Amino acid sequence: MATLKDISTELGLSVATVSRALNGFPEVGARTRARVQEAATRLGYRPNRSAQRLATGRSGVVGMIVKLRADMSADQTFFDVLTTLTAELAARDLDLVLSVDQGNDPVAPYERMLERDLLDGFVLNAPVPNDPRPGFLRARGVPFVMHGQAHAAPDYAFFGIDNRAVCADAVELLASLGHARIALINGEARFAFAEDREQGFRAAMAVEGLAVPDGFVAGGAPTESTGYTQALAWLSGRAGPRPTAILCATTPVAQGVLRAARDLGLSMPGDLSVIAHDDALPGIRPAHFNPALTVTHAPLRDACAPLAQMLVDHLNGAPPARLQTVNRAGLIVRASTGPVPKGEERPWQTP
Amino acid sequence: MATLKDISTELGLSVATVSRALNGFPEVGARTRARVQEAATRLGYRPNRSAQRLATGRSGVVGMIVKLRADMSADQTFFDVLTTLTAELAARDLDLVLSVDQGNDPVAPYERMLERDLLDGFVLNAPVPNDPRPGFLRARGVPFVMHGQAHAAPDYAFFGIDNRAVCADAVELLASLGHARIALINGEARFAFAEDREQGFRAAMAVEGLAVPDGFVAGGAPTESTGYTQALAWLSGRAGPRPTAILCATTPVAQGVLRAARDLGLSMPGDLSVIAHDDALPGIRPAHFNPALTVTHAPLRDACAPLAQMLVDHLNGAPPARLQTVNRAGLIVRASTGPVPKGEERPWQTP
DNA sequence: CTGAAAGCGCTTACAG
DNA sequence: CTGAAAGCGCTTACAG
Repeated sequence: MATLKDISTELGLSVATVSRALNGFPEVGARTRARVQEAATRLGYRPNRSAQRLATGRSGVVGMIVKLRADMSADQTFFDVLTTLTAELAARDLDLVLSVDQGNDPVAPYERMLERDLLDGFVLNAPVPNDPRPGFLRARGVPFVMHGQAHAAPDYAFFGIDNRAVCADAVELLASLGHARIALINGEARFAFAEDREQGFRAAMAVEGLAVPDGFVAGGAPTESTGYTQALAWLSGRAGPRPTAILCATTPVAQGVLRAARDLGLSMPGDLSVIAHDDALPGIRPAHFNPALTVTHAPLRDACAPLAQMLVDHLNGAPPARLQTVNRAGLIVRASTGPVPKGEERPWQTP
Repeated sequence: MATLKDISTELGLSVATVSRALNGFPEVGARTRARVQEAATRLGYRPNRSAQRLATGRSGVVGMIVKLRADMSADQTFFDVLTTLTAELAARDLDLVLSVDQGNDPVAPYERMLERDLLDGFVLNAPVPNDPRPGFLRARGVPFVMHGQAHAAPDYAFFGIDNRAVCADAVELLASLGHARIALINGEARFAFAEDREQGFRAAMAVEGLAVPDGFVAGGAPTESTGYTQALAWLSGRAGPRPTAILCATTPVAQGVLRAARDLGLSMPGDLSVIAHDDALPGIRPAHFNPALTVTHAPLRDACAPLAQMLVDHLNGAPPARLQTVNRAGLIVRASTGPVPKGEERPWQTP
């Protein structure tokens, strides 16, 4: 394995200059830098991470703690994010180490991991409302970035999407099609994103002058069977009014809703409109659902590169409150949404 | 952060002696070692991994490459193994870095990872028959351990279970209950474990003097829907003979089989016996299935500690051919297996 | 724009 | 049984 010294003797330069040239220091002359780079590739130089880390005082390791849940495997999102995030961090010379937690204390596993490993920082996932982790880590001076947003005006680094707008956009579309009885199958209530979406849903309904009957906001694991069970309950009409449109937290949930509607002989979008938020998970093609699914669209893995870069910037001294991005999901209208059935129009459109 | 030097000045010893005491070198006196250990805990000493790695010439990082498959998320095994393995490696001061591969070349991603990262070794998962990876890595002198077994008499380190015995034990149990028409829903044919199980199945059937009709060995993703669909095809009787017993590759597959049997109004084990291999995944309780499921039982995650230890031993110079373990799955008989239905007995038991 | 030198925190022959 | 010393391969003030 070639070292800086190999390059420096090869070129008759000092290791200091070689190091500076390779690390893009501005004071190095253009010709010198070119010679160094040529020699580095020719000799197959790769920096020794351990030496870099020892010299800079960084460990090059960031942690992520995963809460073990029974339905973990049903949650396709975790794997997608994990693998993309690993790659994005690796591209920035950071290793991601995982730790699995089974307990109820939200911060104890972070404490343990800090005691056990030398860490440069954390990636926080699955934020909950008023998440205690940011306060805990800040008190200890440990850098972190959050995937999602757990507080109204965070002073920490995070990347998320506008979850209120996700539901508001969906409601607006459906209301413009005349729908009045719109129901929501949300994510699990304990997560911050689900709270935001419910607020966005209720606010948008209010703006449209539409009521949200009791029971029209449900929640659950983001699975096909959640969608099937809930849709069957609503659409069979046994329990109060039937929605003419259903918003789904994920595309698997929508798959369940579509199956329930088909089982009941409903046509879509004739009898029922369906819309879902689409995380763009690998292997799921909402455009090929039957009918093709209207979605709000925001690939989960698009968060990974920004998160990795924010963490690097944070480690390099950027103030975390500057490292905040909120993306807006796109709206893709397909065949699963259409005009409200005759006779079911929103109040002021009925005669 | 306390360093070796802090301890040495504290005790008036040299850093060399402190290092030896902490690393368990035999030549250190018992009293000295005790004093060093006391001071280390008192000062909260934790070794600097980067310095250790630089001094020893090891990176402390091992790689694992994950093939991205569309049905990945349906495969509950990956997450279970990943998290346990990470923990077991961390306990031995090794970081696991993941790389996701989407291509078809089985060794190219290893080549790329070796070029990009300084790695001490690899963990190989999902072995296929005649897997080319061991040969590739050995030619490059890269240490590795395999989870599973891809060759008949491997000269490399691996941990697996006796997959032939898994099916043989199941067949033996069913044959002893009088079953003659036994079918197998195997794992995906491309994996080595599935090949081994099919061989074990056919060999055991031959030993019992039982025929395996065409179509009685099926395979597929380890999901509930695989089990449901296949069982429905067999049990509806539309396609040739009906099995009186079904072996399932996993417990989710068995769930599908049980559902199909219930949908057809079959009683279990009266009309149908079901047995599965149980990887003991979190959140799945075959003892609580209806009926309680008879299984061969071998927790997948039990492989992780041995794999981590083998890799460490290998890195420390142990000959890999000595680092081989094959566990035998246990047999747990519950309510889903019983005597063959009257009139369906194996040939020499019929009048 | 470049170099000589110190230092990051360990490990490990070599001596005694 | 213990210590002095060199070395792992980088980075980065400090000088010029």
